[in-house]
Formats: sequence, C-alpha cells, structure tokens
Amino acid sequence: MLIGDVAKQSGLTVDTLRFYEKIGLIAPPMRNDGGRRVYGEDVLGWIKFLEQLNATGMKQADRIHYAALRQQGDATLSERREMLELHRETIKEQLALMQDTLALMDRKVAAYQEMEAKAKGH
Amino acid sequence: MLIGDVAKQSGLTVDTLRFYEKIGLIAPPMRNDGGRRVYGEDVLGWIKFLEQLNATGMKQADRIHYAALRQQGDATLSERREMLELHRETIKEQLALMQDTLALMDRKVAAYQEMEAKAKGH
DNA sequence: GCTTGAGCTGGAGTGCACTCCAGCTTGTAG
DNA sequence: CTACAAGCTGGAGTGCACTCCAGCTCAAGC
Repeated sequence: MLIGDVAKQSGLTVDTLRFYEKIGLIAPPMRNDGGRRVYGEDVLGWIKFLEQLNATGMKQADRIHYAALRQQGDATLSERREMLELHRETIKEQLALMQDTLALMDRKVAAYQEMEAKAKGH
Repeated sequence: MLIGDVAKQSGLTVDTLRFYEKIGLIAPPMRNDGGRRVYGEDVLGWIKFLEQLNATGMKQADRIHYAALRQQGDATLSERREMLELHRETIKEQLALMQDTLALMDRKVAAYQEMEAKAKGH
C-alpha cells in the first residue's frame, strides 16, 4: 500500500499521514526501491483507533505518548492500560455532559415550539 | 456585577469575556459612570449554555450566529429552534461514538490485563 | 522517450480560539 | 492623599493541528 491508498482508505490526506509520521503518531513505514512509503494493512486499524481517541477528546500529546509506548512493545502494556483507563473515565464524563445537553436541547426545542405556536395564535 | 465577578462565577477569564463580547457571543453590557462593564445576573446562565454548546462540539461561528439570533428577539425563534434541532442530531451521533469508544476501551483494558497476567505467569 | 500523476523533503502558511501586553483610567482602603 | 487592585482599549502573540507549497524524483501508459 502506498500513501495515496492509505489516504483513500483512511479518509486522512497524504499530508496528514506524513505529518502524523513526523510527530510520531504513525511508525515510519518501510520504503520501496524508489524511496516511497509502503504501508502494511494494519496501519488502517491503527489510524481508525487514533481517530476514535481523537474524536473522544484525547489530546495530540497523549496520543503521541500512547503511540510511542505501543512502538516499544509489551513492556509498556500496563502503562497503556492505565492511559486507556484514564481516558475511559473522561469519556464517561463527556457522555454524561452529552446526555445532559441532549436533554437540554429537547427542553429548549419544545419550549420554542410552544412559543412559536402561541405567537401564531394571535 | 463587574467583569471580574462574572469571571469568578463563570470560570472564564476577563480576557475571554471581553473577547466573547468582541466576537458577538455576549451582548455588550451597560457601563457605569467610570466606563466599566456592568453585567446582569442572566449573563451567567447564558455563558453556561454557551459552554455546553461548546463542550458538545458546536463551532464558534455557529455559536456566534445563535447569539446574534437571540439578540434579535422572538422573530428568530424558529431559526434558533432549527439550529438546536440540528445540534441535537450531532450530539446523538457523538453519543453513539462515545459509547462505541467506551466499549472499545473496556475491551482493550480487559485484553491488556489478561496479557499482563500471562506475562506474570512465566 | 515523453508526458502525466503520484510521491518525496523541508519549510512556510492557515484557522481557530483564545491569551497576553502596554499604557492608560478608575475606585477603594489605610 | 496615596498606593494599588481592577478595569479599559487596541493590537500583538500563542498553541494546536493541520495544510499548502516549491522544487525535486519516480513510475506507468502511449
């Protein structure tokens, strides 16, 4: 897989892929004879996971730290587990906030509808 | 209420409050004889609501648009309702993603624990 | 063998959302 | 009456996470 294929399949741009490599989010892949990046299939799963951490609010610096640990292999398992456990808690907090806000949206929408109906009544 | 009190009670900084005023998120408050901003209590509720929109991923530009509509009064009720309904849908999507990712964290943490236990076994 | 598209590097530029600063005025406490 | 904390304005600076660019090489089709 060349970088363009990864871009297409992951939804990231080639610039972003190279940028992620530069900052250590993605391990530098092998190169072919022409010096081009050749990725294994597994990078797609990793990118998807990164996106999930991203979308649930994990900071770049933490994702980079996690990526570095992952590259170091099994010796870092417990630290990675701790990071995920911490992140799990922040997700739970965000979930609660989302649910609160969703309920608030419902109340506000209902209130607005009522006010609109009354305004029409006149 | 002077700006410092609002800062303390809202958790925003005075700089952020003036910045929010500049970009139209907060209506310019009255001034006292010395030219200082005097806020009503209601600004606190409004800021809390803004923070909630913020924390659930609404973009600055949209919050500004909503704030502008709010300032225009009842004539904009239906447009505001539409915005909130749209935002409600994006919150729902984010909720689903959060729940997925939470489940993923659980699975990963469990897998890591198992691997750590096995490593210890040897 | 030449065109055209994809990839390469190093570095500059962008957009967002603040955050800080200089130099000034105002208000309160001793 | 004098510190000194808090507020004011306009504008510059920051940090994050990309995004784009110039100038080059490489690969595939006609």
